Amino acid sequence: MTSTPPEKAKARATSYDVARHAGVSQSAVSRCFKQGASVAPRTREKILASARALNYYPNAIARGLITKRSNMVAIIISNLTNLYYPEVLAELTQRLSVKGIRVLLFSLAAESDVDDVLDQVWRYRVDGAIVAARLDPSQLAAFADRGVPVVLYNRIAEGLPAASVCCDSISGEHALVEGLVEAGHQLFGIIAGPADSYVGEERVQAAQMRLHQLGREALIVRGNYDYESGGSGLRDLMQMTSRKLDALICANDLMAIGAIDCARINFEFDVPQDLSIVGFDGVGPAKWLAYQVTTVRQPVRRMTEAAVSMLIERIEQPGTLPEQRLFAGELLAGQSARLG
Amino acid sequence: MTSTPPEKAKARATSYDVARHAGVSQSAVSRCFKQGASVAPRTREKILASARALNYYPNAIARGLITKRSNMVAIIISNLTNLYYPEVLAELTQRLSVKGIRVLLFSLAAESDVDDVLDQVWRYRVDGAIVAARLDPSQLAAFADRGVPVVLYNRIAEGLPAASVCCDSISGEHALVEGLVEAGHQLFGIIAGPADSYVGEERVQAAQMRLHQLGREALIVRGNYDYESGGSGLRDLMQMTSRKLDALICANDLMAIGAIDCARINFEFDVPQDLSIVGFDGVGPAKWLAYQVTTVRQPVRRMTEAAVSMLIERIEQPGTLPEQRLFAGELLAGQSARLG
DNA sequence: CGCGAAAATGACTGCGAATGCAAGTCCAAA
DNA sequence: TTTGGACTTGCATTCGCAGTCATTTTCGCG
Repeated sequence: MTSTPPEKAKARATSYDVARHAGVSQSAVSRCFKQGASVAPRTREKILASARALNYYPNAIARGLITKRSNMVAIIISNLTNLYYPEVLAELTQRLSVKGIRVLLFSLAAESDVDDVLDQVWRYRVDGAIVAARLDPSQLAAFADRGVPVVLYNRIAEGLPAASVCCDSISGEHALVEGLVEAGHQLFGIIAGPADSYVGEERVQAAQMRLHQLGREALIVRGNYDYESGGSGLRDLMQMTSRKLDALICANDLMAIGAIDCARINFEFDVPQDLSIVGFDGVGPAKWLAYQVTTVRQPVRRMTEAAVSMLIERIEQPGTLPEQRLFAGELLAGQSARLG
Repeated sequence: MTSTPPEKAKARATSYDVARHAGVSQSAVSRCFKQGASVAPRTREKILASARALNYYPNAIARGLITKRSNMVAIIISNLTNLYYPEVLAELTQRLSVKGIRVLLFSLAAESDVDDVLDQVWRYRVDGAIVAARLDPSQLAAFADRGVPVVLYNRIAEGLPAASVCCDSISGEHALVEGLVEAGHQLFGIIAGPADSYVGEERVQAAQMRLHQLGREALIVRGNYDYESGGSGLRDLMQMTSRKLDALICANDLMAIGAIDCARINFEFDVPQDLSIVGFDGVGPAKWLAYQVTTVRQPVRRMTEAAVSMLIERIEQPGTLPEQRLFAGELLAGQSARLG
């Protein structure tokens, strides 16, 4: 007949239940689960024992309501099927987890579907967001209005300033182009990414500009970042000219891989003797023996680390100014291209 | 000097703010955002206008506190770098999103690191969980104790019954083995998955059993589900015997791909003439021209659809009994193996 | 025009934990 | 023993919204 029958508690224990069980006040229980709060060691132990006995876990929802910190961060990612993003997502999730932050995941079917999810982002009162998708100025402004810090990942803000982490596409593409030109390639093909991809456009423009500066021609077609786009892009490029394509610059590794396969298998080219093909990202498959794609590897670990720390800084110090961090990629000279 | 100066509201609007602005009670505002509540059309419009004006979004945290439904589901996934899981994750997220459910993502470094995250799962009061990681009986019991429905993905419960969705490894492997045997292969190698992978063990056992029944020998080594394991596994197998390995059965596609590359490039084998190699999963790269892996494709769309609907059913009707749904895989006869 | 049922609305309380404040406890030094 | 200060502890309130209940309004129909 005591207050704590050992039956299975159907409803989950609250801090009051623990308090009663331990013979203290609810405040004491609360403080027990709060970093650096003032609780006597004896009391703390007693409370923790009761908590264990009752299977008590503080309700993060209730805590969030009063502290106005949900300890959740939204991660908004355009297409998880991109090979590159799963790696990024895993890194981000683990780094945030270490910092005691939970991830509310929003995955978009298309790069520009952000509006559909923002509504939910606002409702869940996330403390911040890491966005690897296209944000237009009004969407960015919405984050600012609500005081929700954002860090853009491999995107930059259009119009407004915003915190962002990027891999330096420009110097990366320049390095690739220079290597290819030095090796004597003359006629270049470029397979771009989809029009709404920021990095894709940047990479292609960087390549085009450098090629132009170095006096080389380039044909260009648009792809969709997937394997198939590599092959179809190559085919399209070859139909655009009667001359011999020397080198192929793809906006990402996956298209480069598709192009390599198509070149070797459908066209029976020797890659890189007949055609040099380069990519961008440095995803896992790019290193596979069959490909060994010459590419620029994004420093994912450093980039995710930066994204997380920038976000946390802005959560803790709301005033922090926008900052863009640009990381150099590492040129991986593989076997898919002849470089000078 | 009215009650709503058009300045930027620093603190986010609450239902009270909207109520005041619209000249109604807070209850009315609340009802406006609740499906099928009784609100007069005129009132609703007025309130929605005020909500828009004040940039009001209902606080899902506060709602969750009172309704005891967070509308969040935990997805616990072991290793996102596995190629197979990103696809699953994207599917799950989008299906849940359509149902108005948010995803709290927990990604594990290793299959058996679940304990580290369960604590957080309890705290966030998720309505349910989809788990693609190893759960031991006590962990499963913890879910049951707390009344949190779980659906296991490609895992089955050890000890206790639990809802689960799986791809039928056994019939899939049997089909592969039978095809290989019919084609006349004699000496088989098997590259298993890591010991803590449920499906990996199941696949390997199924293959072994069928091989045994059909009177074929099999050598076996253990891999780690990654590309490198394919090559090293093949090398190890070849060192285990002086005879000629006919066929190689890999517990997943990624290892099959690694093995194909190693066989072709390092050993200069003709795959499949010299050596047949099969995988399992049907991930994207398995279809690439360079590989065209003979494999069993998991019906990911149907499996994720099932996982989501089973979970929702159990969230809405807590009593629902455990159920195991087993989906047949589709044999994809590629170019990496000679089948009978 | 009036009556009753149905619809719409508002006052109020409680979900579970955090926290400012005041009161209480303990120990060391005077 | 007294006193001051450093810790501990409990009380009461608050966060934003949902849902109950009582009240008011609306509307159909006799």
